[in-house]
Amino acid sequence: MTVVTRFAPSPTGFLHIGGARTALFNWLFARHHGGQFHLRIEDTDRARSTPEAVEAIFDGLRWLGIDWDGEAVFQFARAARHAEVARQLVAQGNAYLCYCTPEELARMREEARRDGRPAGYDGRWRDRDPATAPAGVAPVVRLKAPREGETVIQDRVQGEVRVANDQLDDMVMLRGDGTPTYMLSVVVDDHDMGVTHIIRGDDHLTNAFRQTQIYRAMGWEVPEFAHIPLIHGPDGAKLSKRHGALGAEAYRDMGFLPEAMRNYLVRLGWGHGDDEIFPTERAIEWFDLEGVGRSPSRFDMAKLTSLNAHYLREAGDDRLADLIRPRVEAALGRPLDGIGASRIRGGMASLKVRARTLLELADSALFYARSRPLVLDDKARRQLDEAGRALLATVAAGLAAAPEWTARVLEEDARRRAEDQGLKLGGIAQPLRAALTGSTTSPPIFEVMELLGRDETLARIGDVVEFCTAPKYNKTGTV
RNA sequence: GUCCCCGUCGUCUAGAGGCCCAGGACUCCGGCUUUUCAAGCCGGCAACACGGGUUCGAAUCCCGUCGGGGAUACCA
Repeated sequence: MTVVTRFAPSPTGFLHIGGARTALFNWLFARHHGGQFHLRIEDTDRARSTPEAVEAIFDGLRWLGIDWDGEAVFQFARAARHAEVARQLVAQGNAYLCYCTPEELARMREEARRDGRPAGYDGRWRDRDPATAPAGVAPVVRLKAPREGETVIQDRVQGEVRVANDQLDDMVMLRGDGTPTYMLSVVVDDHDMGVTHIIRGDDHLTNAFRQTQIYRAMGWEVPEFAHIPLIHGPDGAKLSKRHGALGAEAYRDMGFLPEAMRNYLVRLGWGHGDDEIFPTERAIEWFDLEGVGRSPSRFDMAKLTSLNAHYLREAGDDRLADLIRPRVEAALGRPLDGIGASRIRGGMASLKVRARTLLELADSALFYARSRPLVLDDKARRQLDEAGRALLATVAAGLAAAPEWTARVLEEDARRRAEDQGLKLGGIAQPLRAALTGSTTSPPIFEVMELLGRDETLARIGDVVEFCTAPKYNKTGTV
């Protein structure tokens, strides 16, 4: 039997983090077994479904690198088939027409709750003659659910879960206007699409009982269920907009890499021994339902960030340069010229180990492309007091005469000069860093100088020392 | 209210009766390294919700309590 899974989001918002993980698990499971993974858009709620949300789901999935087999199925388009099944159920005597009004139903619920009974419809139209139907009420179709015994599901994650049938009322399958409800649509679609494993959030666990009843009534084989625990916010409560209930694109915009997101998500609620960091190929190889935990997990930005830092270090320099380019240009307020671009590309290896997100990376790369004169931050300004500027003035004179403009030679000269002046290397490096980058933290400063080139380096130093007294030269004429 | 699920360091988790006075990762705190900041390496703090059982022996099994979550729609 080939495995068929599906991800079935309703397009009422973006692809949030919980949905993304559910999609990932389904995808991983299907790929692990060499099966199929389908995408189904549950757009039967016409009022809340939007085309924008559909696009957001497609985009989010694509960004994460989760591809689906075949075309996405739109559930609403299949409404006629769903209704057909409902009619068949009525014809078979497994379903019936119910003429209750919303008010009547509300009263029933209220009474049931007051009496401590399982809330719900009491089945009053189960065996009633439709001829006694009130005029002007469009009937709904309800499943004639078993009233005795219990419904049991074998869940691959939750184990065996059972519920007494008297807890379950006769669910509505077709609304008064003839449109199918979610409960009917999922079952029909999952059956028609040949879905063998339903992996979804455990908020659907109780739905599984009702859905099982429909499968049985139709005489269809019940698929395997795997209800995975939900993801909660850092406070343990349901994920809200404030924490992780953001769309996948929000994480992309925060500067996270899709591979980091995937690695983070797969480890949230699933584990493979002590393994923490592994590529998607390995996840496909290792993923199974047995490794899925039963308790809800919390979304932790810090861990995601640390994973992202790891993947940033592993990412190719060209790719990273491309990814941050739009952000760099936005900060610059102009297109990046060839010189700036090549400096950033050349400095990427040193830049990326210092950043945790693409935002930080873009930020830290900016000084390479900034126009002169640089704006200095407060700490940099403090480095460039009178003594600092005087020192730079003499250093600049030496740099102007440096025999070779490479990081190695530049550093050797600086070390020699520091020794001559009884300074530590930092005594020279820090003022240089301040003048050259506008900040007191940066990649190794001699690498920065090499990338900037002699002219730009001297010009940036000149910008900060220009009001200084004439430089004194040392005996060698080098720094 | 009723039903269902869950409960190991702050967080993600390993652990499927003795290998656990509980291991890894993130965070945090030290140290080494060091031109800054990172990275890297070394080290540290920190948990079996609670109470009863079962057993020679329980984080692991059973019951209860408490806590958290979910479901109770002509939403999905």
